[in-house]
Amino acid sequence: MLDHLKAYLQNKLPLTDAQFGALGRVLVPKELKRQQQLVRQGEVGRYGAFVAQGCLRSFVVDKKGKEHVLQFAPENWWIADQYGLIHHEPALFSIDALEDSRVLLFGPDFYQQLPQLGPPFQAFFYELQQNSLQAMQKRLIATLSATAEERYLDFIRTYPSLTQRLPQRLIAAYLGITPESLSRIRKELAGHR
Amino acid sequence: MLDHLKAYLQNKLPLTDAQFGALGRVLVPKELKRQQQLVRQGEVGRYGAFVAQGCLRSFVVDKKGKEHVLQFAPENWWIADQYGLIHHEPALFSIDALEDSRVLLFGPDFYQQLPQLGPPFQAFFYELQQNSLQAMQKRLIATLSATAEERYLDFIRTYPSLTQRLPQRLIAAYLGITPESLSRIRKELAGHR
DNA sequence: CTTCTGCCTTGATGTAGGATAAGAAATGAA
DNA sequence: TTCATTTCTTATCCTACATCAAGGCAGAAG
Repeated sequence: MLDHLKAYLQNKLPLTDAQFGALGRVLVPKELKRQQQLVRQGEVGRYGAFVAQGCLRSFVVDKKGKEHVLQFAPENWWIADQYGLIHHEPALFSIDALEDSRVLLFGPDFYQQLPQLGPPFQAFFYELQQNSLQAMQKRLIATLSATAEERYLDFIRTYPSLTQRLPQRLIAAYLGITPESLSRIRKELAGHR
Repeated sequence: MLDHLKAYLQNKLPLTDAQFGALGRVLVPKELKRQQQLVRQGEVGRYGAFVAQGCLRSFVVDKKGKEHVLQFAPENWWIADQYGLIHHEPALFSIDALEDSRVLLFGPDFYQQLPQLGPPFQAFFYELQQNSLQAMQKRLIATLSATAEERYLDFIRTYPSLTQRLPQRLIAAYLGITPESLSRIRKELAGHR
């Protein structure tokens, strides 16, 4: 699992064996069964994860019991409630596995170690976070200004592989609509071709 | 204007005079008139800003011509299209002044300088970004799961001073509803007391 | 003072997507 | 295979909010 991470990082930044070893020492490999929960909304979460295989998601359950997906994390994605993790505060959302998965876990200490792993690594994480922020901004804009159909088309374009891989109810929960609505949209789109 | 920044940073992190001097050298003081635009959506933006006085906002205009506010930045807030700035890509959103304001501008080079300003300063910016991300996440969740009224009440609770200070049409553009709807919500709430 | 020009309000009507219900199809377990 | 469970679809009705249209009111400019 660590070699998976190594392969992933190889293209992105140059790490010496020593540095990679240090990184390996703060990451804990773990296998997750489908449905298994890693972080529970409202509880103080202890882990974030790098996904080597499978797929996780972060999501919230609102007062009406509806699920809303914040992020999907297939292979080579990082997923965590960073804020809660670092500040030891109750997690804003839950994280669970959508498929049997193999992940590398990290705890709050991970962020303390970051500086010791060298400036390039730090910059890499800064950038990761920046990308998350931009993605969130784009999504908020889309949610505020586009129709459900437009957002769905956008999702397909942006994550074609996930479109195949995930059940529609999860995509609906990501788009912020009901499965019924998504079904109607798909029917409508199918008719137009 | 720099002394304003100094006062603001004082509580947050210990900076030597030398470090602060270096920081001062990458920041350009600027006065903005109300309505003046700092970054234009779609163009490659050259600046972000620390607001010493007044209030800015970031916003997008969608295809139907509707404005959506992403962020308000009153005194002591930072505002920028970080991603576009660093990557020299067209800005996702515009930034303009809602009141006559005094700001400290920074360019893409600012992020290059960060490491030289020392680890605590770097950590400070990492945290700023983290807070932005969390705020965005919360807002996305709210937009997906709460009614307009709930979001308005939340806004009042979170930003009481802005509620006074900003015209309602801007708050509506932030909440993702029309000014008409906000007016109706306020009427409804007023009736209940 | 008067005339503009934004901003806010109110009312009438429209609509995207929700809620509910029920059946079909797929998946999985025994 | 058969039975059960979950997922997807379709139809009907409903609601939160948008759109359109008009009028009121306050501050700015003449």
